[in-house]
Amino acid sequence: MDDFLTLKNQLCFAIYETSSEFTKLYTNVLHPFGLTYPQYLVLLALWEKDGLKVKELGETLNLGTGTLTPMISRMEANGWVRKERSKVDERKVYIHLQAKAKEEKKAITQKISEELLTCKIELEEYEQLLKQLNQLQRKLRERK
Amino acid sequence: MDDFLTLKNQLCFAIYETSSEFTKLYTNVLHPFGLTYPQYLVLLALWEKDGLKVKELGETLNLGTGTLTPMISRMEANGWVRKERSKVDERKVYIHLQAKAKEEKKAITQKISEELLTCKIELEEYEQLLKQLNQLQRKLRERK
DNA sequence: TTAATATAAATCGCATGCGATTTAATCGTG
DNA sequence: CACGATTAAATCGCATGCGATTTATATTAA
Repeated sequence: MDDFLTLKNQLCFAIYETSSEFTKLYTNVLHPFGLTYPQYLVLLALWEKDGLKVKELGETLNLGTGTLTPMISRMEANGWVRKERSKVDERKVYIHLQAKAKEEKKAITQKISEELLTCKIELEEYEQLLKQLNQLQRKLRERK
Repeated sequence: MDDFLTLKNQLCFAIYETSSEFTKLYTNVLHPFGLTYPQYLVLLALWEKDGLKVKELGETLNLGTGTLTPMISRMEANGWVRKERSKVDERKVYIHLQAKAKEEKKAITQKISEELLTCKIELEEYEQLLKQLNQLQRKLRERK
């Protein structure tokens, strides 16, 4: 059972697949709200701390401007966020939640947790995975 | 510590991030070979069983033809695989490895495992994560 | 003070990933 | 046989994701 070339024994593939499954689950819930999964992650970040700069949002989500700038534009067009270029330093752009994003927060997170409940994930399982994944991430980043 | 709305406490985000880190690591290694990470997954599947149909490859990798068809075309253009439409049933298309994919197998997998070694992931950690992720995947799929 | 650097965001090109539709071929049932 | 249903792949449109470059602004050092 030490066949490390088998697809089903690849940790990278297990994570790739699980990530894809999560995306599908979240997409199911978010689609009626007119949100994508990455856009929901942006909202999660802003619900936690509104008015982040594009750069900070990028650091929080591990995304570059090549991904964020167009995504934020779409979210602005859909009324979720608002961009505001700093008067003091015009290189900086702050992203603020719009009223819609604050109003819908409860409904969105409610639907998400309902859907997650149907998966019957044990708290212990959840926390252990979270811990192990963070440890793995650290190792992936800190190599070299 | 029961703040389930915090980005860093989201299992979905931990998986999303870890998947992205893995992709970066693999991309580092694969880029010199002219391969992307999803293309490498296709090779992994075909090294295990050559001559899969597009449909079977899709089932193996959880990908639809909207993703696979253009990707396979690129891999064909780059000399990794070959498409062969079945004579018996012209709806079916078999994907075969080309010589290059067989010849480079050892070099590619060698480089990948070297890179993974630098992460110092314990065997126990690896196997436990694999098991837990498979269990989680089952739960995500089997809800409803 | 200004010229070189550095920083922040935007832009560009390319490769996924996916839902939905289309096209082509085969199957199944009357 | 024949025609509607099914199946397999291709195609389409849209939204990421990312490396690389460009643009605009601010900082710094001579």
